[in-house]
Amino acid sequence: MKETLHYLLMANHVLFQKALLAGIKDTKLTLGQPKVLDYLRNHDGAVQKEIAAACHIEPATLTSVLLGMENKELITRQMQNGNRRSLYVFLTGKGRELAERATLEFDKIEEKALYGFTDAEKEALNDFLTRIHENINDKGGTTDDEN
Amino acid sequence: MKETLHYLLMANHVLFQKALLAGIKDTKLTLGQPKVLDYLRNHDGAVQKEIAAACHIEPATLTSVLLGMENKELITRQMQNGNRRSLYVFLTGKGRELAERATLEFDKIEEKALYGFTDAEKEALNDFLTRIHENINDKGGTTDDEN
DNA sequence: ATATAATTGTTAGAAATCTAAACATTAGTA
DNA sequence: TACTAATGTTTAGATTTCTAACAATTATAT
Repeated sequence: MKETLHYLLMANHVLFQKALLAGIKDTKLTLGQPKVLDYLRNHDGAVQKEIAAACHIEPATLTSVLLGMENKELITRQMQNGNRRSLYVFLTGKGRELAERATLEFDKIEEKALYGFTDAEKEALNDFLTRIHENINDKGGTTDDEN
Repeated sequence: MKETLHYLLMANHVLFQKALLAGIKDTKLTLGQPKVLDYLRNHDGAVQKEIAAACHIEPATLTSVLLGMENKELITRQMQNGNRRSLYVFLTGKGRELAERATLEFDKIEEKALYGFTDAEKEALNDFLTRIHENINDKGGTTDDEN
């Protein structure tokens, strides 16, 4: 049966997330943490605003997620360069370990998800999803590209 | 820049959801409600277990969402056929109105999301996402360690 | 230098979500 | 019948998420 785009995006995202959590259950990482770890793994020392944008959550949400991660000693937050407004977030050793673990699991699920896909199909899929992303993101007229 | 599948699914789902909420802001519908309304629109009288599965949320979560919807008089819950274990959920007139409104908005965003897609591309996308869904959902046969 | 803007992060309060456990009802079985 | 298992929903407690308002800091303009 043919489903709507919204349904498929939602279902796939949720299933992906659940598979991830099931795969790293032993780490005690909670729902909001893996994506932050995954981002920090390649962007250690990012400021909170940047992390929130990358993880598609609000800064206010990130505040509470980081609090939990700080309590578990996965990250530290530091001021730098005399800038007392921005807080730079760094992985601890333990945090980096779990970040790599999470990334491995992300990759594993991705491989499973794309089982049977040819390289051409994978490319086409990536292209489609990127175009959708741009289409939805387009507020009309403004062509401001960040990053 | 090429993103991971997980990132694209997550980002697209979140953006889709945000676009939807922005489009129906005046209805005061909250985050968890549109998908339930959308499902009930085609499955009026479904039991809660079925709704939860279709919306990819846990039954316990649905309990609280339905409570809010009942308070707003968008749905009613009734027992039927002397079965006092299952609760059947029905849209009220007001609920049906909002359900149709939500569906219109879903369609509108979907159209925007797929702007520039040919029919063949739309079909390919649907095929891809359906296959991913099946792949992730597949618990069977493959290297299952920790069960 | 002082007032005003913009930026960054937090708090507060509500909703959605999860897991685990409890509860109530129904069905299966001895 | 009575015991047991299965089913459908709810409760309890925690995390994630949102928006709106606030606080602190930095940048800009007069």
